[in-house]
Amino acid sequence: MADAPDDPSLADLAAHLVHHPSATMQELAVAVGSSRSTLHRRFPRRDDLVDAIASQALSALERVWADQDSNGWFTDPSADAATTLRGYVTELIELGPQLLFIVRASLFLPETPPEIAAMDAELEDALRRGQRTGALDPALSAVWLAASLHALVFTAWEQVAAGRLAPRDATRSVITTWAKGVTTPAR
Amino acid sequence: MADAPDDPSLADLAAHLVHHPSATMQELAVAVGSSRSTLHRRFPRRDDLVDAIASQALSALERVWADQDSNGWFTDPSADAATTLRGYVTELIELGPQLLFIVRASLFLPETPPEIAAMDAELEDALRRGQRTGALDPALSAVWLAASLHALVFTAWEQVAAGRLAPRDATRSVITTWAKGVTTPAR
DNA sequence: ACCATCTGACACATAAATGTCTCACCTGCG
DNA sequence: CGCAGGTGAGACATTTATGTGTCAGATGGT
Repeated sequence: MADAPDDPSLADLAAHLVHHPSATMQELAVAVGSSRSTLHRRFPRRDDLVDAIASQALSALERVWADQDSNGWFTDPSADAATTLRGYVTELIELGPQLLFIVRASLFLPETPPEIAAMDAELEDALRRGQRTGALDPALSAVWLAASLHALVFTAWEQVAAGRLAPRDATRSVITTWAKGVTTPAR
Repeated sequence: MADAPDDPSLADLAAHLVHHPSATMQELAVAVGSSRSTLHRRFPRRDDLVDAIASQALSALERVWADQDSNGWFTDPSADAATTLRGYVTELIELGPQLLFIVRASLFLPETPPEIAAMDAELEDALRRGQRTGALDPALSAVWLAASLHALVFTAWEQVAAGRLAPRDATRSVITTWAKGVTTPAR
């Protein structure tokens, strides 16, 4: 299992593969401090490795989504968007490379997993409810609201990974930018 | 040249390569309605093709940046961020796959072109000026301001390309989300 | 009608990556 | 100490992709 000594970490493999989709098995092995023999012993084919990474990333994302009470989002008309989504954003950012792997799944997988489509649909439904309660701007599409939120989350993670954004500032930057925008309110 | 009959379009090649970084020369040829023979005749090596795409994308991006008067951005204290950046955002979105190619350059090129770093630095300088004039939120870093703006631009383009966002709504969605956020102002 | 030029299919040589297997060595446990 | 189990280096076979060249056919210009 992943916690076996010297067992190549799927998360580390994901991290490397996301930035180097064409990396060879040899390069992947080196990147995770292992050997090609060990990788092949664990994953007889390169596709087996990619599938394993995708499965683990998908499970992680499903756990994050299951943690949210998205059916309850924006049912209280006074609910504040920033407060409502802060936990979700924080947990997404903490997924790190696995999140990016799912987002860039089209680079690795022939089909986008239906579970992803289902979660996206649920998120969009919740955001539409927010638009109806007046918490979210009804002039923007729910598809855009969801896509823009995820875009900012992914960018925050990339900035953190590159050392250009402090981890403790990540959630605040995403939430502030998405909810309030980056301009200062007119006086 | 690129306008010769049946000449494989670098923009089309870029569009395919961005979503399929590991595509073979054969797959690329099919994707642009040509043949592997013709591709090899134009680009003796795969790296020649990638370099040509990168060069053209970089030129396109430099033209967009040259079009902006970024040194003049936010020098007028009353300048509105949305108005200031609308042209830039519109032109970026119109770059389409070439923009995405530059953004995902790390997938294809060994080094990020210094021209890109220079443009990013100029953009960040302009955004810091906006923070000093009070137009932009000083609690967020200029690096984040630039990264978040580009993230929304890229996402808008992806949504347009996927048919999930009307082209005419792209600039407005980006500008509104980035400048004002997606929540409706408190009454 | 002829010719120059280009394309795409195909064959072939070369290079690169994958997949399989062996073996010496290391580690941890009894 | 001996043994079971795992690792990593390396060799080798296979597969895949690249790179090169040829040729029939198409196209456009004269």
